[in-house]
Amino acid sequence: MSDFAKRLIAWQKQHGRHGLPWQNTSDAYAIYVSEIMLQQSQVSTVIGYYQKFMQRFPTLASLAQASQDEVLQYWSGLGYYSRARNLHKTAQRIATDYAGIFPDDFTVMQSLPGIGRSTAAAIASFAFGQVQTILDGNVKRVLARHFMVSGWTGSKKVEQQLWQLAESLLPQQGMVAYTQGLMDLGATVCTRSQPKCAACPMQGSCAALQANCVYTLPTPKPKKTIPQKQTTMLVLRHGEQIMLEKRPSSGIWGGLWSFPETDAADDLETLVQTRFGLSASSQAPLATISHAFSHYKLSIHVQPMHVTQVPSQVSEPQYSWLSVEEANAAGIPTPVRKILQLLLAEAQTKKSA
DNA sequence: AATGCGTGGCG
DNA sequence: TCGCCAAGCAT
Repeated sequence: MSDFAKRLIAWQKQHGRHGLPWQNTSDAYAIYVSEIMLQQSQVSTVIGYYQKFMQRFPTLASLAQASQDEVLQYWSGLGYYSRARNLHKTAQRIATDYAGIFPDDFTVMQSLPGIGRSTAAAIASFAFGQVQTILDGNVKRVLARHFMVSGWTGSKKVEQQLWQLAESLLPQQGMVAYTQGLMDLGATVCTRSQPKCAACPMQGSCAALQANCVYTLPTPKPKKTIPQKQTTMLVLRHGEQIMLEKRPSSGIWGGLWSFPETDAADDLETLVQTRFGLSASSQAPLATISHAFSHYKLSIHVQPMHVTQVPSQVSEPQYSWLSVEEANAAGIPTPVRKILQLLLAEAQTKKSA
């Protein structure tokens, strides 16, 4: 066993994390759900979502049988919603193609929607004790420092080096502690800022520490200017109800419920009449909400409209008239939730006036 | 292979 | 306030 692995395993057992909700189980499904939620999301954010999700969907079968709408309700606010859609799709595929048993084959796992090499390795090692390496942001940072690998770790070339390094370090025994240790070390010791090198089990062999360049590694991602976009969300109100529409299954907020959008500011009445067959009149703009994505910034102008007449016999499935409370319980993106809060606050103000 | 895909916390 | 990025994957 490599010295690296030996020290890491010993360190993990004594100083690593052991009480996270998805630890101390060998249920592949429970581990799988956690790994998907933890893709690009931090542990502290995931914990609450994970507990509610597992309470509602405790088994693979229960998830497979649920509607996509309900799965997205439980994912609402967590972001990267393709993870939820793929989670649901994979549960259904395992139910039909693999007799409901989570596959233990590393290659088969990677053929399932939403499971890539690193996630497959995490499941394979945690659930089945297999010798496969993960390579997430934590591991990239640990390896880039320990072996002084320069260059942005997201580039194909550097990433390939890191995969090879990670593989070369694998132990043949103790994979659960080893895999957890890789992540724990990056998350609690070899952190991006203010790493605790004095407490690191690898301080004797870390090349970056010896060369005094821990702070320059890993090489930061090349910057790009992110575009600023605008949209207007139409809050169509009829009595106590508002209208949401289901977004297309691909693209931003895919499959979630949201307010209808337009980029045209003028003649909203005609637009609403044409697009939805609704007679409505614009009210005073409610607010402008700033929302930052990873790849662009969005200013959302919130435009309430008073609907005087709703067609009696429309009920197309992509539209839904809901109370604010009902909307708040649906699979909605974060800015929509913020707008619903504004509407509730407005109603409260009116009540007390 | 570079880009699209969310959100929240932190310095 | 703002840039950075977190248990990545799909295309």
